[in-house]
Amino acid sequence: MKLTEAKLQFIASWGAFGTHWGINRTMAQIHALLMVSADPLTQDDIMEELNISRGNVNMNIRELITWGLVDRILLSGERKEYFSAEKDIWKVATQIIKERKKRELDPMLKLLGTLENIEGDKRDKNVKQFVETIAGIRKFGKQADQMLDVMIKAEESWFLAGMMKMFK
Amino acid sequence: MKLTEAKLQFIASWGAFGTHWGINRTMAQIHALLMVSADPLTQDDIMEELNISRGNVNMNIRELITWGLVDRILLSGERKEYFSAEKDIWKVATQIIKERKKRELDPMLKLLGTLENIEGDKRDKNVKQFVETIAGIRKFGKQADQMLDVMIKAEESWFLAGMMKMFK
DNA sequence: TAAATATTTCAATTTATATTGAAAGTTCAA
DNA sequence: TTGAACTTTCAATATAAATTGAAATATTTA
Repeated sequence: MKLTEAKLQFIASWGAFGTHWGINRTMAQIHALLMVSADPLTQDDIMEELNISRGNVNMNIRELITWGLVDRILLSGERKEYFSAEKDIWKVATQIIKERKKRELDPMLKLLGTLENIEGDKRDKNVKQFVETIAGIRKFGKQADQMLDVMIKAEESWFLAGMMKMFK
Repeated sequence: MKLTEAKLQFIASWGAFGTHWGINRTMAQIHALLMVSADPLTQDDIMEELNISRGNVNMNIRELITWGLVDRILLSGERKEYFSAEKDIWKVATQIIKERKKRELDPMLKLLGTLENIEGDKRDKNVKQFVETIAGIRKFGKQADQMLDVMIKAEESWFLAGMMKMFK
């Protein structure tokens, strides 16, 4: 397989992958393109490679930047902005984890905390089931939260080395 | 807060949560409803509680069943089918992990394996970057894959206990 | 400052996804 | 069998999300 074809395939499947994770297809495709590009690209480069409009590129690039996955790069002597993606997949993963934790897990845990304290007779099986379910999810969520915190802070090597040793 | 209100809030946010994870809102809501219900429910119960159509309930329930998150229950002497959700959140999580691994991670790893072997001069920086990126993602994916396998098999207690001890 | 170049915005449109509801299919008791 | 109770299907419809592209805004350089 040639580079051009492989690149297209990678971009396409990274895009499809993204849609299963609440990330829109184009955003994931731009990310994929930038990850496999040795040099930074301009908006026009991206438009051309992916056949999408300027506005679309602009919006999704900005989103990638707020996710901390893409950097704006200014080359001296150049008028245009260039964009480049973080290529260390561990950094990519921890960045995504950090953001999603903040946006999704933390608020959910907060809500579960309030829901656990409902009024009502604990002998009512529906009250009992509700409280138990919420408590169970909350406990699980807290543990995941802690685990992810460690992961975010951990260095790639020792974390995985330790992890894998533990499970062998 | 009363049970009824808390239930509605939980269902609503579990639904919203689901949409960030590639699960459709209604499916997540039905799942939430069943998780907090002490007794199994019928399709009609679900229709009424969530104000959705029969067809919608039926399709999403079936999907939940194929995900292994909901069971069909037949009560003797009753004509109707009842549905009940797994309430142990660890089982829910491992079930979801198992399914998504099969559907998403495994195929992606397979693809990455083929993409790594592209033709072309390794001194070309674009070829080099492509191969490196793909290899990096693949390595990461394989490690995640192993970790998830362990998690799927692990019992709640020892896994988390060991995990947390390790990180303290 | 003007005008050339580049970026951002956003209403309109397209595309993708979810939902409905009525008809068809199934099951089961009488 | 029959028909009432229940489940499934799926074309039509409604809703939500992504995309376009041209106009507005911003930035640079001559």
